[in-house]
Amino acid sequence: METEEHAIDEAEMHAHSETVRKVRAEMPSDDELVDIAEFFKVFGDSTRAKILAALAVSECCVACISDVLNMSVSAVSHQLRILRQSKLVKTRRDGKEIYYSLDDAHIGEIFRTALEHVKEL
Amino acid sequence: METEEHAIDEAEMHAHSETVRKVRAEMPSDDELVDIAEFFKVFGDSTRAKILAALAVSECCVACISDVLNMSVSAVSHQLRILRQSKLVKTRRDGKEIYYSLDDAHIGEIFRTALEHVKEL
DNA sequence: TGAACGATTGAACTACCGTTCAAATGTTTA
DNA sequence: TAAACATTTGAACGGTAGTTCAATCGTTCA
Repeated sequence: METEEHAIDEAEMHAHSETVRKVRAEMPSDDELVDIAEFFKVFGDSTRAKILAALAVSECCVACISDVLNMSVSAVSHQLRILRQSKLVKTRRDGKEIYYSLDDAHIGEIFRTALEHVKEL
Repeated sequence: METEEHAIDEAEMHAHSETVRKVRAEMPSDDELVDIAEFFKVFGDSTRAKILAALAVSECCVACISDVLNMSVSAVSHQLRILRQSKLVKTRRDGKEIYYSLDDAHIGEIFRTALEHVKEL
């Protein structure tokens, strides 16, 4: 020990770094957490949330969705692309129209939990 | 009926608007969906997701969190403010340090579901 | 085949969001 | 009280994300 400057409480010092070690060891990996954040990001936009909620009621073509949301077909289509890439919706073509529907079992469950949470406020 | 231009199939026309009506009636309200999106937006950032995951293991002070994440104290503090405002974390002061911990029963459940989902990919 | 329609795409614009940096607040202890 | 420390705050900067607009693709049917 050099001087009084090192008046750091060794016990606390170790308590802190011990916590860091424990948390690092037990929390999910960086990659997993990045993926989780990516997953939630998709729900974290009101346009996409509305689209998913609409499809939870019934499959819809693009024009139908844009009617329900009062948004341009183009804007809706851009968001549908993101939902498609995230494997949250699937498509079925019928003539000129393309029908979208939900494509994941987890979505309903997650949405329900979130709705519960939101209604508690 | 004026001309052949109106060759729209009336049955399909009604089928479409009937779907719109049904979906509008049965899906959650606009406000609820905006709130849901706001809720998910908080999780949809990897820094915040990591903070929540860390706090799920153990309560931590700010310096501890910034150690775990290898990020500046300031950046972490800014994100903690958002988590505080969303009532997802709570604080406890002990001397100079402020300890953060989770403040919501839903978080664990939602996180677990998302982790399951992510691991399926 | 070509006109009409549903849907997708790409570029451009704007607005928002997360980080950094510097300064300020609040708390302990010397 | 002043110095040291933990944390917060505000302004500024850079990057990202959602909408619009115009153009394009794919399908149907006259």
